[in-house]
Amino acid sequence: MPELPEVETVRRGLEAAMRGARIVNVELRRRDLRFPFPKNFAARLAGRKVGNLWRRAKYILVELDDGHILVLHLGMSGSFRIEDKKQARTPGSFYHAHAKDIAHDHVVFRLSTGQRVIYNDPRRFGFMNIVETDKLDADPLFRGVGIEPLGNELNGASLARLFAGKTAPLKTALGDQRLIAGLGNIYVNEALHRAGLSPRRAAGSIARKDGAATERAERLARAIREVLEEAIAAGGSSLRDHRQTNGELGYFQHKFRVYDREGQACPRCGGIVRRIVQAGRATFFCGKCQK
DNA sequence: CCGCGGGCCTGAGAGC
DNA sequence: TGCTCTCAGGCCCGCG
Repeated sequence: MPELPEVETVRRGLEAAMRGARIVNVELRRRDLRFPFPKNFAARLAGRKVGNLWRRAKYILVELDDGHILVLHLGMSGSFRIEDKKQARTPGSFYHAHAKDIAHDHVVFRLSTGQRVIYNDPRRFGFMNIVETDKLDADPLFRGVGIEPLGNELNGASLARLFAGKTAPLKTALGDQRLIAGLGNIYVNEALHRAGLSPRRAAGSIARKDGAATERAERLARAIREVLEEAIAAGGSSLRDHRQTNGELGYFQHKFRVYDREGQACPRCGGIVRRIVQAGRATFFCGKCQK
């Protein structure tokens, strides 16, 4: 499901339900997702009060009142939904409409508010962990994660510095989590189109020889920020699995200009959107106006 | 170090 | 209808 806008949408939904609440208990319906749950996972969460919720890259961070952080990753198909028992029994509710999917409800957090926060993940590429708050940045999960694309660190200059000298295609470099955290296949394609840059161009070609920013780097930085902000405002993109925590769909997928639009007209120049494969992933772009 | 391909899972959709 | 094949928003690992 998730790239940065979808994860951010989920974070906001979880924050509304969890912040200030206490975790009464946690039911694990499997011993693993992508990885085994850490030892005593449920017991370590029971009784904890939830503080702030943050996002780093595509991870959701849940602050606990014992100096630890619950780390959540949605993988490709993870989602959370929040419900109380009344909702669960209401015909027409998300729970009812997708009853067959409850086979993939793997974790249930019961909160002091009476609500339940349920993690569903058919493909089980997601995972959860508990780390010490003080050691978060040093944790293997976060050591070496790149800059936040919505923070102040992303601009033409930083983009040029990160990409200078790289021979990898621009598309591949943009999706490299060690450089920029949180961009995935959809928004990389969309940002490149908005910036009018070819995904096949060498990443280093948006930097000057001395590593300074070119006009292309400035354009790309603006495009990344713009597409992410618009997508978050739209509640993310709903392709297969993504829903907001209240069960509602995001609708940014209707705003895609190239992603999954092979053979259709480029909304900017009328050229035909092409599909190629780079580093094993589909790339969509307009060969006419992306240079 | 760098870039690429394969693998992890299940389900949806296309094509026959 | 049902089978088979391909592909999917992420990420890790190993290879050359």
